[in-house]
Amino acid sequence: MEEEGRQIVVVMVGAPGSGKSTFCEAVASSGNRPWIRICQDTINNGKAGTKAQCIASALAALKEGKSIFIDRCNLEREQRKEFVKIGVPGVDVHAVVLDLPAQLCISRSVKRMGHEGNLHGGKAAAVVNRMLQKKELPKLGEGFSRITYCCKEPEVKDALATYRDLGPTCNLPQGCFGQKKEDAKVQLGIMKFLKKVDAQDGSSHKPEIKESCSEKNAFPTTSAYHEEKTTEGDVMVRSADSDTPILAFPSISTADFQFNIDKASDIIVEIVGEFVNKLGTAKLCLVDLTSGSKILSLVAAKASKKNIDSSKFFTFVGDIVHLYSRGGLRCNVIANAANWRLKPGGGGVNAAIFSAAGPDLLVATHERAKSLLPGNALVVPLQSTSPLSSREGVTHVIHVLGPNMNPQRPNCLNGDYNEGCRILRQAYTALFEGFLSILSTTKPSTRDGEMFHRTEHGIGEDIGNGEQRNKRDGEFAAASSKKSRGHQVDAEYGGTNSKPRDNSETRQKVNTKGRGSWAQALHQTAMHPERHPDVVMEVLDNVVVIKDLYPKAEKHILVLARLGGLDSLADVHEEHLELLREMHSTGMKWAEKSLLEDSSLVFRLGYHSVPSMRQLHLHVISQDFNSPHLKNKKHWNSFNTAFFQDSVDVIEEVAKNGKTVASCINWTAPQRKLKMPPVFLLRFRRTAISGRNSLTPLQQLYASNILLNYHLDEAEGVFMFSSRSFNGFDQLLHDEHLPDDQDADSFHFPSRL
DNA sequence: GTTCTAGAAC
DNA sequence: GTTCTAGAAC
Repeated sequence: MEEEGRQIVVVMVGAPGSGKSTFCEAVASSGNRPWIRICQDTINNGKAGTKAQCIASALAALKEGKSIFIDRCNLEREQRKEFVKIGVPGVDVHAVVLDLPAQLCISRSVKRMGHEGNLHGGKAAAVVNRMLQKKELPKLGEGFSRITYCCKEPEVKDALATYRDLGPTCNLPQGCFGQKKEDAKVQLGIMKFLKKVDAQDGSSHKPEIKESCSEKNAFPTTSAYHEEKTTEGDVMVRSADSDTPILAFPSISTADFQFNIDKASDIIVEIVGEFVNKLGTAKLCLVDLTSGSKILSLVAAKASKKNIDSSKFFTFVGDIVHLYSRGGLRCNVIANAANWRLKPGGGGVNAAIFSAAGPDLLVATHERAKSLLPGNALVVPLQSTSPLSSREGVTHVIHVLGPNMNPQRPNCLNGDYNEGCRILRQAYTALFEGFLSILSTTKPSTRDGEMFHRTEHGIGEDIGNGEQRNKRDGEFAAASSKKSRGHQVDAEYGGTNSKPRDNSETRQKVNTKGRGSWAQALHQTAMHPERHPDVVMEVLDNVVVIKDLYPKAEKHILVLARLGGLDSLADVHEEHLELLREMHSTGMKWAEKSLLEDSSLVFRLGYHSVPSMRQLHLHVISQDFNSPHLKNKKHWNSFNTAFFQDSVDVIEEVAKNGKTVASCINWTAPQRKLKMPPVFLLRFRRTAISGRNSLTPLQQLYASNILLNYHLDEAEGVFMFSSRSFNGFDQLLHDEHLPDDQDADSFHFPSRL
């Protein structure tokens, strides 16, 4: 035991709303030690002050023998640096990290209107979002003697108790406590959107680059598709990843079924050789998870020797269920090394694909077949709501069953490689034929496989969901648009105040506002959720939760109001307040559910000012915007300008004014926002910038009218800008175009917006 | 909401 | 030649 307890400086780390102040106050009020809470938001006579004031105040308190809480966000290492320096011999510097999933939910933090930091509504959402994207969790190496990570509520309680109970003569053990989570992601989705997948910051998910054998054989084995061709990589990805149908397939039977790898590689190359000229613009890609994969190098070598066109067939190191999201390779079709029962499980590719595709794949598979014989393949279209579809762009899974050489598994061939090879050939043939059949059904007008462009969406919607879609279209067409035309004239739907729950067939048909049947889809789902089991996630009395059919981010769901006559915010009045609150809390519940799976997500809940589809719906959307469906300026702006109205703001507004602004302003005003230059936020690596001349390229961009407006955020390393055109900013993503923050103060462009 | 197309703009 | 936009169709 030491002679007496040392003073402590506790640097709190957490986003606004994470509970830092509550934590500090609870400990300080215990009185077990003389604590003082230093809060930058209030240090200046109750108003926000500076970091310097905090430090001065901390030093003074230390002299008085007090222990200190530094109550500010401190999310970045740079921001913490000076507080760590306060530590002198006899003073410990600790960090307490409040990293709770629920706190990452922006709408919760902005709900607290009385917060000292004066964060407000949608602006707060942007600030919190920005902060979290820059989050760097503290490490002992920064100079902390103790770090406590709290990812869950009980952990916060424990940490609180630890500090509260700490008497003046006690010390806490040094080291890291609690579980540390990954640092926040950069805006990967934006990078991908701008086709700069490699701009991500060293993601641990990214597979290693496999080069050894491919270089030798001049045959491409890649892990990130854009790296295949270096000089004109951008162009390659652009045309290849969205327009070219690619079948990604694992090596069949060589893993679990223990088929001889040398023989298997011969067969792969042989059958690929037979099909490679029938592919048109499509491509085949052999995928394996491990970079040291023997099968990949064997196949690559043999394919090269056989002069198989390497632009038509290549190998790829990566996870077959994350080819696009982690490797930048978009494959619209993937093959599954299935089991004969066509069921999930068994580990390996089969388990991974069923798990990644979601339960619908099993249903869709078993609708078509209950089992599969060795040497056969089964094409199964994926629902566009499947994560494999929305995240990876996969439209079809082809199940294949190869021969079994593993005595541990049923129906083993007992080393009969004559039969084994025959079945394996048959399996690959069936697989590639299945792929060709998908290609040929994509565009019924073309049979020769020459022009299968636009498959990214074409297959998914036109073929993949053919049945569903026809069913649904028919339904909508019959239920609303066709009949409604007859009724429209005399219906006189005036969009007046609330109407009773509208379940009558006639009313629904009337309320079309002249839009096509597609615009009725949400309304139909809200009124008859039981007819749409493929998208409906939850049905309550007043709201229905559904998946967004074209998610614009990793997580994107809609909470629909079930009340009739409520098409958009324009129809919302005071009597709908309770409904708005229920929609909000339901959305929050689902956001929190997602946060349990991936706590690095950040959510916003809000409404579009002028929605395209009828029926009031709340978007619950994660802020990564990582989705193949986010394609243009309108998509971006609809979630990143004032066109998107935060749910909390809407509720507040309706409570105050009895209606929303949207209900009284000219509807073109919000729509104009969709056409605004998109505003982006970028992190950049400070080390990549050199010298004062680094601004010149920016000035050039400005002069050439590409750059409209930009500024550096108060925190270092963040750059906000807007562009005249959506794609013009590719150029900016190169580090050398971004300014060093030291130069930024003296550098201001006039705003043109 | 999405896709496709033509024509304008670069 | 490519990119962007608006409009039509669904």
